[in-house]
Amino acid sequence: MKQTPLARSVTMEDVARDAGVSRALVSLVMRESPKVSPAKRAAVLQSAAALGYSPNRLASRLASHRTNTLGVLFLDLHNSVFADMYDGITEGIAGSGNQVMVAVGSADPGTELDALKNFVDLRADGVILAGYTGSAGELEAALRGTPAVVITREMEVDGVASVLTDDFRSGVLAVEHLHGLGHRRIAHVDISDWLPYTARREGYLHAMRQFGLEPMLVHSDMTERGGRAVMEAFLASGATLPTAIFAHNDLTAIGIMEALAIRGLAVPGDVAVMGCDNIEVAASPLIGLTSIDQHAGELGRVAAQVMLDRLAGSAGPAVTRKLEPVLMVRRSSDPSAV
Amino acid sequence: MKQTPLARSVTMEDVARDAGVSRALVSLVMRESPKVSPAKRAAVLQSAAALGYSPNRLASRLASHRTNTLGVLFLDLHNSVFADMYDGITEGIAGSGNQVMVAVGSADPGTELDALKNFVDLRADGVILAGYTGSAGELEAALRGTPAVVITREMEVDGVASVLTDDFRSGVLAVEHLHGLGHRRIAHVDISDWLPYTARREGYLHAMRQFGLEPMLVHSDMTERGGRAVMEAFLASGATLPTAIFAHNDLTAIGIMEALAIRGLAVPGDVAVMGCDNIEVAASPLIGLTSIDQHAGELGRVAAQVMLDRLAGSAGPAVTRKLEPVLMVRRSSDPSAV
DNA sequence: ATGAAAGCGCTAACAC
DNA sequence: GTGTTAGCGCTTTCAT
Repeated sequence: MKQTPLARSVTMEDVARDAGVSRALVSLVMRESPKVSPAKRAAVLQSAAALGYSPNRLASRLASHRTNTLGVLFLDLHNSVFADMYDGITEGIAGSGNQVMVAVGSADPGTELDALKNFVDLRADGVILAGYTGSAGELEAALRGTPAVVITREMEVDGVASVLTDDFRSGVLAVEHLHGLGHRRIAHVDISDWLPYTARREGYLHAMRQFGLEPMLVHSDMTERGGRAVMEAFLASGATLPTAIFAHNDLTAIGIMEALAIRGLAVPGDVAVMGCDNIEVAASPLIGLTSIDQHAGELGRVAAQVMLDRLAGSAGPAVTRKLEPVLMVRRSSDPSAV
Repeated sequence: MKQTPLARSVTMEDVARDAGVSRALVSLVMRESPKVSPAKRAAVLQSAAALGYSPNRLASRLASHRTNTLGVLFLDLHNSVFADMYDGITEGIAGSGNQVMVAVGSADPGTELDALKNFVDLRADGVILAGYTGSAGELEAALRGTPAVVITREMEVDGVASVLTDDFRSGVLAVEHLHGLGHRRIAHVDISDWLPYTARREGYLHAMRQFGLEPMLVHSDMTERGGRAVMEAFLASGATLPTAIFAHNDLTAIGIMEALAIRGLAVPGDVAVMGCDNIEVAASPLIGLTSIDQHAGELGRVAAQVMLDRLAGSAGPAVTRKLEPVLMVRRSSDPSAV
């Protein structure tokens, strides 16, 4: 019974013949068209089931010129902030008749662009990029006119909308919070220079300047492991510790807390720590990490909405939606916090 | 210059005309065929770039009858064990010329099957299911012969391979560990009855029986929130606490630890806790959760390998690869652990 | 090495 | 309602 793999599959033609109708009619039935007689519909469905027919969506998409599919590209599956965004996106497109296909960029310049091009080559109706790290030029070239919305970053590209939380403001909020707690030696662990996400750092620098404080910057890579490594190196260096550290994101902050914990240093007693994103684990009573809520779920929802509006033509050019970050105070900076 | 969206895109025909060659030749150039003269190749590439040509992969896949694409379905993006599997899968297919397209099932019976059918309808060469929760029958029907490998579960379906860690053994390991630590009142927080993942529970029950201990079972839903809710409810009930709890997975275990922490109960002092999966955060010094390593990355790698072998035809029927779980002792069960 | 012709499996008018 | 006729944009023999 077992056919050799890739044996010619059952086509609409086969179903049509079996049901004694035309191919077009089968097509209508498959697309649940209302203008098909119940009798014929039943016959077609019956034949399709009997023959084990599986519609070839490559063919239907090619012929119909639309895919009803949104490509969604994530930077990193290990950061749950993207899981939150995913949830928001699916909520946002629910009931729109669209579906998503997701890919992961992995912060690798090549992988990211390949995935993006793949979406375009597969003719996704639109693309949502959650954490794009490439350049505006590459993005524009890869898109070739495909509508796109970038989450967490402001892009000055034609036809590309941006949905993000005010990162500069987040940096300011962080410093204001720590300064208000009495800290003066406030360090910032940010990310590699080549990455385009610099606004949090800018905000930090701006606020430090405002307060007349000396900035302390260290680079890391947005991961837990990276944050931990950076803090371990710092501790090993014997340099004077800051009294507070603001990390680029929660993962990094957690890594920092780990390094401190291993060294037997108290948080916030010896060093206060805070992150940014407000991922699920930051709120855990076991961690209690002060953070800045980026509203990841909402970002996803809004991004989806912006995309749908754009596809419906009811949107002008290059929208930018910016949400207000919200400080979430927890034990890692303030012992009196819940 | 800007065309209206969805304007007829540049086709191979256009490029061919512009370059003064045949469509077939352009096709060869696009597929990097060696048998094209350098001159013509340059001309084609030049025209393609000038016209902003973007190959339509729907068409090429339709015509060539292969997609070189593996569909990967994940149960839950919030559980980082799937991120680990994803990494393993990409490692596994690296260099094979294949790519992945991912979808998320969300433990919803419908969503999961839709995503799966979509892979099939899009003619993925194969499908990898990480955390499939549906029935064998539905799986077989949806696949329609598409090769598949299921991770974390043993499936008795024709043409479907299984790659998993011995869950029964994991359950036994957990009980043995806790029993060895002197615990006798050992509870197990497992998952909903309708879910197909019962082997860990079976292992737990078996081992409890072996030791002549009374099993204590509570259902939850595999999430942190769920574990926390269940534990809070239990605490509120005033029932006598077990001295140790083995949770179905790490997320659940962490939720349990949170509920205990909020209640001011010490882990493992008042209650020892352990999970299963050994996700990244379990190993964090901030959490120190005893767990059972499922080798998620390895599972992904092996699954990819099995899939590739299958596609290359070098594999027999229905392989099952089962890995040995490994106990990772940490503070949540043993204070003397690192 | 290159071109011509015949599909791939479906949808989209347009007739009837 | 249902069938007919053209494609969609590409890959594939098969010539040359």
